[in-house]
This record gives sequence, structure tokens and C-alpha cells, in this order.
Amino acid sequence: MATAAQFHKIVAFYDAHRRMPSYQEIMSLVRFRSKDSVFKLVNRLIDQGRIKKDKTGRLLPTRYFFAIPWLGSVVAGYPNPAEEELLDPISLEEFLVKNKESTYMLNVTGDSMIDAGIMPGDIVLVERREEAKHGEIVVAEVDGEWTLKRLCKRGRKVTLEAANKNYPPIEPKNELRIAAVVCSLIRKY
Amino acid sequence: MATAAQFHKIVAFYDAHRRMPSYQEIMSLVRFRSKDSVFKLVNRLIDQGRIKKDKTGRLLPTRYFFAIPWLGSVVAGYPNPAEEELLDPISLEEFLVKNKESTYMLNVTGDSMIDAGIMPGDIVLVERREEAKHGEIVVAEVDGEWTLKRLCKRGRKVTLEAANKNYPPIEPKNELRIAAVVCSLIRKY
DNA sequence: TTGACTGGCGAACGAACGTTCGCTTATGGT
DNA sequence: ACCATAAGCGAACGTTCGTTCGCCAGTCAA
Repeated sequence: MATAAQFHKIVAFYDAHRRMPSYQEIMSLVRFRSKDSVFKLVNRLIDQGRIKKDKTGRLLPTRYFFAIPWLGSVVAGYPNPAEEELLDPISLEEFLVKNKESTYMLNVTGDSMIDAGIMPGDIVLVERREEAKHGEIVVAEVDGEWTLKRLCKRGRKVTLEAANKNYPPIEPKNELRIAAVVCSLIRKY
Repeated sequence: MATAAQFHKIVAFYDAHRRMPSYQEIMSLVRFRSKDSVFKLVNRLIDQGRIKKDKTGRLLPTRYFFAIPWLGSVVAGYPNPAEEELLDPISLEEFLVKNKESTYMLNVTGDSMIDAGIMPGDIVLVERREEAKHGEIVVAEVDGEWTLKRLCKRGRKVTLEAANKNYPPIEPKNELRIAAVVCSLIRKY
């Protein structure tokens, strides 16, 4: 269908201007000479679910505007580059950030969690909250500093364990204050 | 400054509607009774760099709309929650995706790269290209399947090395086709 | 060949847009 | 107490918005 190329131009406009184009702007994007042609094109795109309209008629982007195509698995299969959009398209924000209000980024230094695949220089996305379950990786306050460890609850005993055999578990003397819970990890190469 | 709370409401509107509010909409958001008051408020926000306007007067979001606050380092210091916005605010997309056209997501299965901190179930963001430098982690085509390995160039000899001592290096018999280069890693807990 | 359907064109509609004006009220420094 | 400045109000401006209309050229099935 030819609407795919036209849709691409709209997405490109959105990426460049960080807003949806007006009907006039789409008109020159896809080289129409009538706004009504655009109107009908937009309705087709809405039927396909690629664009949305709010109740005042303004155009809104959908997930397709933010999506990074998902190719599949890297060991198991041999993805066909022709059919890129197999899995649900999803934006990184949507994928990683559940509660925008309480999510923060944190640089990781030190190698105490290296056996859990968290290396120095990595970035963790954390959600600020004070409760965590057994096994979750948390940011805890110990001796006035923040430290990244795995929370272990055994009966009434709570310890902080590193994922590195060179670091002994921490058994908090007084109270244990949890500052945040790690919800995802990011690494740039 | 009181504009901070008002700015927050505008960001909230943007998050909810995926577009910038009109002056009228800001009017009711911040409970003004005149569009001119909004006009002046917006100009203040523009002076602060928190909002932008294109040449037609439409409002545009800035990095502040997408940013996840950066708290600092998790081991070294003790970040003050009061001053959250110390480092440059940045959006995940902006941070991780350089070339939107050629970036794809890929599921990782298998533990062959576990010593490089890439675990089964992780997701890698890759850029499709056929050239890679020594030491980069690449998606390569071997025997009709895709595999994730570190590229090693020693003189004219090119091998694919796993980051796991249980896996021997791969020495390609014929040609070595690189499908993509890993540029970042994502893990969800 | 006919008739239903689709897609693009050009013109027009009211509504909403960003902007500007003159005026009033609050605020802050001297 | 004074004046300068800033912030909010209400009304108006020209422009652009999304929408709708009638019309015409293709397409495809009956």
C-alpha cells in the first residue's frame, strides 16, 4: 500500500519537529494539492491505527512513532529483515519507565554486582520506594552512603548481598533504609 | 519560583495527551483567566529554556519534557534528593538511539556473553552495518544463524570470541558476515 | 456499458489559534 | 511615599486550523 511511504514522511516530520504536522503541512509533505485529500489519507491512517485524533481534531502520534523495530532473538532464529515489525512496536520510555514521577537514573561504580551482570559504568533506572521483596536489587543507605546490593530476606533476618564473592554480605546493625529499587539496567557501548 | 509548578502541569498535559497544550488549555491548567497571562508565562518559560516555539508560534517540548532525573553515582556519593536535576536531563531515546533508521531491538538468548555482562533475557539495541572495529560486540551470521559475539581482529585474522570460557572462539572458514553492531544493552527486572 | 466506489482537487465554513493592546493590581527598591 | 517593574485581566486582531461540500477522473465488478 502506498500509504506506508506517506506515513513515513509524517513520522519523519514528527521526529524533526517534535509535533504532528498540520493538514497543510502534510499536504506539501506528500505533495497533494488539496487539504481534503490529506483529510481522507489521515482517516485511512486512523483506520490502520497508525495515527490518532483527539476530540478537537488535532492529530496525535501512536506507538508507531516511537517504536524501535524488534527483530527477534539473536541466537535462536534468523530474522527476516523484510518483515521487521513482527513483534509489537514499543518505545523505550513506555517499555522501561512505569512511574515517571518516581523513576531516576543512577550511575553504577564499583564491581560488587558484577556476577549479576551489573558492571561499573552501567546505568540503572530505579524507582524510589522503601519496600522491596526478597531478591530484588536495591539502593540502600549504609553508613551514610548509598550502595547497590541484592536484598535477602531469610525469616526475620535481612541482609544485603553483593554479587561478587570478594564482597561479604552486609548485616545492618541498626535499621536498614532502602532508598530505591532497581527496575532496569542500561549500558552504552 | 512559582513557574516550576506551572511548568509541571504543562509537562503532565504533554505526557497525558502526547502533544503540547494550546494557550487556552494552559489557561485552564494554571487557572488563569486571560490568554495574555499565558502568553507571558510561556515567554518566561522560553527564557528559562524549558519550552520552545517554532516560527509559526506553536509550542514545542524540550529535553525537560522527556528527561529522567539523574541522581548521580550509587556507590561513590550520597546524592541530595532536594537537588535532583544536577546533571543534564536527557531522554532515553536521545541517549540510546543515535540513528533511528538503522536501530533495532534484539532479544538475547544463551549465556555465551555472560562474562561481558550480557545475560540471557537481556535486550540489545543494535545498529545495522557491516563494518565493526576490534573489540566491538557484533551480531554475525554463522552457518545461517545469527550469533552474538565479540569481534577480534588480530592482524589479518578475524575471529568471533564468546565471553564465556565454555565456548571456544569461532574462526570462520569462508567469509564473515556482520549483520549489526551492538550499541547498547537493556535489562528489565 | 453500466454503476458503485475510491482518491484527488478547489473552494468555502466556523472555530480555535497565537498575538497584541490598553488597563488594573501587586510587588519591590529607594 | 514614591515610582518602576512585573503579572494578570478582558477584548480584539488576522491567520490557520480541521472539516465539509460538490465535482471529476480513474478502477473494478457485474
